Amino acid sequence: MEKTYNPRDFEDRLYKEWEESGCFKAVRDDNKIPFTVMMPPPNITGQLHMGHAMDETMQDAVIRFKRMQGYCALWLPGTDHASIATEVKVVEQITKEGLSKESLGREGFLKRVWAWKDKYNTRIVEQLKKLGSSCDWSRLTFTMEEKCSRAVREVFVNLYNKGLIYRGSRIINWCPNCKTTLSDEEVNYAEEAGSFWHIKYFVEGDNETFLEVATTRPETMFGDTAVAVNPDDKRYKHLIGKKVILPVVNKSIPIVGDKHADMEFGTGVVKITPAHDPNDFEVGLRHNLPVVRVMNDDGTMNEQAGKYKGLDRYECRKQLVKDLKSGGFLVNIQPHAHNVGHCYRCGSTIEPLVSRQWFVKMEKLARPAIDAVTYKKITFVPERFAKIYYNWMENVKDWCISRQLWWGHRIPVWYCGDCGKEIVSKTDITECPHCGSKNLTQDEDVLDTWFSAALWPFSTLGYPDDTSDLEYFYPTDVLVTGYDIIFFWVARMIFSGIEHMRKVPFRDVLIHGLVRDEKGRKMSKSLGNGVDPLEVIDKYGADSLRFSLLQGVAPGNDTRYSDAKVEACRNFMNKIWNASRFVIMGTEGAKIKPISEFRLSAADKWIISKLQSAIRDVTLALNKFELGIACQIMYDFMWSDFCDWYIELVKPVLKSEDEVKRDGAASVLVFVLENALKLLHPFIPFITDEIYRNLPNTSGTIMTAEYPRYNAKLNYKKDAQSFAGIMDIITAVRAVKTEVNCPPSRKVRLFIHTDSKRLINANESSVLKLAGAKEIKFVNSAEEAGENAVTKVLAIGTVYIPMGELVDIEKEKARLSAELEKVTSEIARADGKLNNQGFISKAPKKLVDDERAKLNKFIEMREKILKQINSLN
RNA sequence: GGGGGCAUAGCUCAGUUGGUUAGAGCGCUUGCUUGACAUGCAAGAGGUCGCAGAUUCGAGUUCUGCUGUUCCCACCA
Repeated sequence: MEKTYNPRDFEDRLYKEWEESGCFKAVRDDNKIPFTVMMPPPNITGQLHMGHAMDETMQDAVIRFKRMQGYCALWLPGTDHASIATEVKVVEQITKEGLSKESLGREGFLKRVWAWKDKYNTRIVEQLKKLGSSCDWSRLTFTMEEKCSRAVREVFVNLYNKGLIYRGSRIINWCPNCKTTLSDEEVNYAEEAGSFWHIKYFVEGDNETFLEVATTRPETMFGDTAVAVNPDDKRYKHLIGKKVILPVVNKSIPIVGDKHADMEFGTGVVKITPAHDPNDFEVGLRHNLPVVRVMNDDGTMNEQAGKYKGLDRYECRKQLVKDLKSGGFLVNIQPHAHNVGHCYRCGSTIEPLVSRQWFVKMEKLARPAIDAVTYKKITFVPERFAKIYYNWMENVKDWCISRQLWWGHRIPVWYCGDCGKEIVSKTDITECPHCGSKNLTQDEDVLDTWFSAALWPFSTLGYPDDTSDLEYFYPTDVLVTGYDIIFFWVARMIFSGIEHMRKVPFRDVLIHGLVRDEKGRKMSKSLGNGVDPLEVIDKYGADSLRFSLLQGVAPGNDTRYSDAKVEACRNFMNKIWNASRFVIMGTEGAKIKPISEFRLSAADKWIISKLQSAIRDVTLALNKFELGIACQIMYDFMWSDFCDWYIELVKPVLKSEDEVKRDGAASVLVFVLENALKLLHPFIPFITDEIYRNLPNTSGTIMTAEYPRYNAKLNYKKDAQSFAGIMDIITAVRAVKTEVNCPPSRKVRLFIHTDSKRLINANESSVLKLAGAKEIKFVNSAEEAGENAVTKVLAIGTVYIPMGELVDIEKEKARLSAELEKVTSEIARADGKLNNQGFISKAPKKLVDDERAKLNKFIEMREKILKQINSLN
């Protein structure tokens, strides 16, 4: 093995080997239990960012864990065509070349998008591989490939036939820049400083009386078809039924009474513009008002705006306000902060308007989807996200699925030019089934990108065919994704899975947070604070990045990325690397045999017990998807227990003359390291496999090795506990040396008053080595240790360390007094507890016993410390 | 308007059925060319776990209220 950890030497090589060996592939095996994870398909809009890196790492960790446990583990990868997002990108690209969608035409434009897709799809796959993702590449799926398109059509037609998809004129969100509708979820609201324009609407035939209307969007005035007041409003009640004259336009519109008008808000008078406001649309329905659209698709005014026709909506507003003012209609302008909707892709201000679109009827689909979570067929991790899900699902409105875009699944509906009927079909048609006409035109629009994404858990496995894969791998086991797409995607997969497969799409939903920058800001292009995972991998290796994205992260919580964190993880990799080098080199020539063939030392039993705890706790944590905790356990075990203690303890043994002892130590070293590597493999697959291959008596890849199982027989609790006493001695001696400024290299003599002579004798060489001592003598009193000895009172006994001229009596007294104080306060605490009748009678017996033992120990220690202080006086 | 999250060491964060003397990384102090590793080793300093109550034998952990901060949903024109 190389002297320093250099991930570039082996990461790519190992990945290639894994891929070629076929161990990523999941093939139905009825002797195994399936475990399925569907990768949330990254958008082909660009390359992967840190958020993806975390998402993929979590999935990879889970799938590798399950694979090692013997499940038939399928992690199915894919990419998403991301209809609007990609289209925006490609339009940007062609605009730079002086081209446009129109100039290229539908075919030409789509050709450009496919080229884009090829480029980014390839890049994304490369990135996933660099990260170490163990997905089944033979199943790589793109949401616009034939397999998915077939599923989309099947679902569309089925929903249509059930009456759950319909076409209707309703208020939708319109992006004037992308020139398409958006679903409610695709609109982001942000508070903006706007204005309230107060405008006089004169009552017809009365030049004195007017209603003062307050509006934030005066330019929609041309579409006003009524003015509403609250029917209970004493100020205006008498005017209901009369008419007002629309200023500038000079059109007569009715005054209606409607509870929508809030008496407390503004002037209490609302202009009603059914074509451009969702609430007004409802009012319009109630009062049978005409719907007048005043804007074109690009946000300019149409012929309804009269002389303002052709102006951009905001330019029109400016001029109109000027005219209202000069006409004497404008009362005043008040500043008003209000929320304005923006397109989630291009940021343009959304225009609500009436349009004829395709919708999915949500009411019937939502109910079973709510039940699935209520009755725990699906569990959110952490649980709190179920609440967010309920809230959305219980208030969901019909889903607008048609988009005026070209990139996406085209709506499978044809309109007959002759009989006028609409035909919905799973396959392309050229002839009207009703009248035989060939005069057919397919709906121009495509489907919302989330429509196909909603089918992902089963479209990828062959739906609508009854495939063997579907039967075996569906429902999937866990979906890993961020909280930002619960509505867009998770919710829609749930109702889709239930509706079309009659089974929930997954059993657990593991939700993670966002990866933010060092300052806690969202990583974004505009801020320029994004960090490219590939660059980090190049610098530190994939394992370091992976570990940094998992360690210390709690499910559902945001986390910060920082180079410092990755560096710390790289140091951990380096630690693992070097410890392994030591094990491999240090055990060369030794006979590595099963540990059961040796008489284990106290240190051996201690580390083996620690390993058992790690196995138990890590497995438990992973089963609960607590990846951060699992990583922390392994970090501590590997660094503190294995490296700092066990390796150091075992060094003298490896140098021993006793061959059996040497072989024993070597075997334990290899045994513990091998198990630790297996436990670490799901998180840091590269380094663990590279080392595993260099260990004695291993073959093949660690990837397919069996995951360690907890073995209670190897958990030597008592031995481990008593060995902790040895560690106490070592720590105490080191501390004393530091306190009295004794160079660590200076060997000291130890006088120990203890009942555990055998234990200490058995571990003498370790104590001498690690404490930096030259001899151990057992004594029965402080006097035997001579003068100028520093005293450490420990649970295992009292240690006297002669320090000669280095000892400052006053300092030693102060030190002992400090220790006395500490022990005294502990005694007070334990005493208080044990004097509490409630504690004695209600707390578990074990706890009470432990507390009593602790108290006795502290009392004993206090006696010894007191005695020592007295002897110094 | 409704609902969450977070508030623990100087900084970034863990702490999941309530139960050892509350932890880690980074930073800080002191000392170490200890034969795997200075990307390291050893010893330390540093916390009234946001505030006020409640439940309990026992609360960082449960409940209520409050303060600060942040996010999501709704969108009164």
